Amino acid sequence: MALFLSTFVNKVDRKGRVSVPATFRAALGAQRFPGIVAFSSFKFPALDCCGIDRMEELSIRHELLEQFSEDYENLSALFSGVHELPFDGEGRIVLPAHLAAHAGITEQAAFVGQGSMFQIWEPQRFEERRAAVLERVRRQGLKLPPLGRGTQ
Amino acid sequence: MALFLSTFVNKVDRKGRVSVPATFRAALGAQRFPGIVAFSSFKFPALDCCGIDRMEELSIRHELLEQFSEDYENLSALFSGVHELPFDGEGRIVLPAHLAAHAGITEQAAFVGQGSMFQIWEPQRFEERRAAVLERVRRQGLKLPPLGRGTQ
DNA sequence: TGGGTAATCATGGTATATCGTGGGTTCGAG
DNA sequence: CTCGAACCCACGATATACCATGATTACCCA
Repeated sequence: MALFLSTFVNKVDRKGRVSVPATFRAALGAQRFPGIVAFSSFKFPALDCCGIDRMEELSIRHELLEQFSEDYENLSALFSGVHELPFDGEGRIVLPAHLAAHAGITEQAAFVGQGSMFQIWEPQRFEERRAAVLERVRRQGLKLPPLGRGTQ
Repeated sequence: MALFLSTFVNKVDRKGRVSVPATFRAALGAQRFPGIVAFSSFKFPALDCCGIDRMEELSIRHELLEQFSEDYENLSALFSGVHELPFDGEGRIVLPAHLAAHAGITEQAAFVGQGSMFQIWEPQRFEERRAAVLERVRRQGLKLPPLGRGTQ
């Protein structure tokens, strides 16, 4: 199981290429598709990312849903917005202009571990977001579901 | 396992030809019939598409249904509306006039990944549809009943 | 423990191949 | 004989593969 931790800021070159942190590449392991899968976050100015494995799993679940249901269509919309970003020989990806725009990324990209997935942010925006969340945690504390009966 | 992701807009030339995105062709792999299978969507002004494999699988399931039942007849109706669209040497298909009309396609065609299948839309119409679904997702959140992917 | 060495990783540039697109031509059907 | 559809060939743009370099890190040995 892939586990993405920590945050790494890398440079985006003039061709839109950016190195995926080596530890993230290692976490992805050897999958059918050598690269990452990315889509605009519905909630943040950021990109949600994972390996193709997760998409295949999602596709299977998708087919189990009732056709024409809202959940089914929502997931269909997700598939249509997903981008497959292959690694080049050096472990870099090319950020499509549309995705970079959604995240406001120009010079640098922050790779943010999120456990089973990771996100890509514009570093400055992420820092602000992070500070805000930390503040909330300080006020409210951190609640965790008990172990043993998954979070599903 | 075929997995169709992302959205690609290609041009329809004056002969009615349009390139199927290379990644989709790759996802189809080498099947008995080199091309795609398309039929008018029941719900949208779009075309539902897949490889011949899926139709064969559907046919098997068709046989398992009780003959003369409504479900059986519904599926029969689907088969009768299916078009086999072979690739030319460059990976293009010719959109039959009737199908193009149903989707309102003239100049351009949007190939929309839907996981195990894909759709073909008139780009402008798809954009509107996409915006509507996205809005709904933002309001309601994305529920994946069986899987539950995090906080999104 | 400290220095030296080797490996890994991020980054930059160039060359090549792929892909989408357009047009011509031949074959077959009516 | 005529029309339409499928096949073949050509081309430009773009994205991908390949190669090179500097810097940092990890490792090893003294």
